[in-house]
Amino acid sequence: MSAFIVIVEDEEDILELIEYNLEKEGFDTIGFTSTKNVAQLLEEEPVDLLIMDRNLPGVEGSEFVAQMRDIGVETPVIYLSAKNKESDIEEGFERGGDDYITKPFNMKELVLRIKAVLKRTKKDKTEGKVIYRDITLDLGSRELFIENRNIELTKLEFDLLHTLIGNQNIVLDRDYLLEHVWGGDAIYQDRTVNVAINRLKEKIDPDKSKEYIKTVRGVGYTLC
Amino acid sequence: MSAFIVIVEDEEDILELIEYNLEKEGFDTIGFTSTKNVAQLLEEEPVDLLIMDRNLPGVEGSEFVAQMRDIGVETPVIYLSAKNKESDIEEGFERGGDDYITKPFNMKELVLRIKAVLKRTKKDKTEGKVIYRDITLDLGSRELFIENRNIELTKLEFDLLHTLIGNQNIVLDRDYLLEHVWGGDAIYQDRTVNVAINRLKEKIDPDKSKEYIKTVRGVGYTLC
DNA sequence: AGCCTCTGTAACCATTTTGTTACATAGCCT
DNA sequence: AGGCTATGTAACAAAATGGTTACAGAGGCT
Repeated sequence: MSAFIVIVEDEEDILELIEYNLEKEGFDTIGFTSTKNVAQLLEEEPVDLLIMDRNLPGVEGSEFVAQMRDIGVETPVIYLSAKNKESDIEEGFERGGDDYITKPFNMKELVLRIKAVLKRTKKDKTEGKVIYRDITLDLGSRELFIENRNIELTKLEFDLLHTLIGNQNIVLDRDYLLEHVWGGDAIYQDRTVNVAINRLKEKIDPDKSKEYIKTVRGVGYTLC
Repeated sequence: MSAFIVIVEDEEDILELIEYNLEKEGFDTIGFTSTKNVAQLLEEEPVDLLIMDRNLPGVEGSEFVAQMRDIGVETPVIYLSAKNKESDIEEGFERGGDDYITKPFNMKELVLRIKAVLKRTKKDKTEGKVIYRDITLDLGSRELFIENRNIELTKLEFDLLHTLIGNQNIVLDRDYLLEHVWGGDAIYQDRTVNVAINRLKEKIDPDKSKEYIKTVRGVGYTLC
């Protein structure tokens, strides 16, 4: 299980310790000694977990998270805190934090908590369904239903349809699709997208009567 | 996501480090140790991002960017700075910079910031709607609506109409259109614009009653 | 290993889009 | 009005683009 974890902790040695241990576990981490610049990162990148010191100089860590929640950032949070009074813990949870760990803590415990939170949120993310017209994509079981008929899709086809539905009414160009469906560093030809799209089209609309996927000549594809 | 990135940093080893890492990420980079020659490049080439040291000997980095903005260069900027006093950061943003990163920084963070800025500026370009009289251009779905009727446009026609609407009340000459719609380095005849404009006119106003696009004899075309 | 599925690539073809050219028309000047 | 130039129009050719198919390699499963 790889994940991108942001750590905010003003004591540099603790920050480094945490980063060292998490990277050893195979996580991608990025550390900050203040909340500065963190908000933007959370807004713009898919961060899997935020580890946040409650006792930062200046802004309260939980206050910061509350602001994030207000603008719609749902990144799960594990709070670090030297405090361990009951009231503080409750306050932390109240504001939408997902877990709470008091200093001093050992690394084993932190890693366990992290894995637990990630597992929980991963489930949340992949539960539920995406619907477009008479297409239903079950993200949990990764099944596709069209007019309640189950249609088998390969992983690639599923991911492709998923991002198309997730961006309906927006024309996605081949570069975007290559990056998001195939993966950021993959080097493929854009004709690859072409073929993949048409294999998907064939599966979801064999007699070409529905026109789910529209090709926008010179640009890309869209679900509209 | 490939992009053309210009880096201005007087310390050569840092410059090389940045270039090395960005090229590893698949970006095209060009480095300068002073602002000399950078202005010209920004004016003449479509640069996606400028990474600018604030602490250059001689001209202040942000001063340079301010001058660029004055002559209409909108390239997004990420500032590098050893300073981290609050006032400096605010000043950097005030002058139109898009992001700010303080030394020492790790490459991972820089790359993340870069991707975030690129995504943001790309999104700005491809999101939302442009409206002129009863014409609505949806940049996401690349659809044209006139009086709520959907009219199909080819890529070229769409881009052409987009830049016309984006510069309404300004007469655009053929050279400008060739450069911005067809692309900077392409060599076409200016009659090409002519024909393209008229094909567009035909589509958006078949019975020639609306006069959306006005031809300015001897100069070019405008939407007024 | 053998078989199967999935997927990237290349080749081919049909279609659309676009550049160019030639000619007609319209605007502007004397 | 006549003549000149710029622009519109239509037809054609070239180029770009995407669909389709076939094939081969990769990976998984028995």
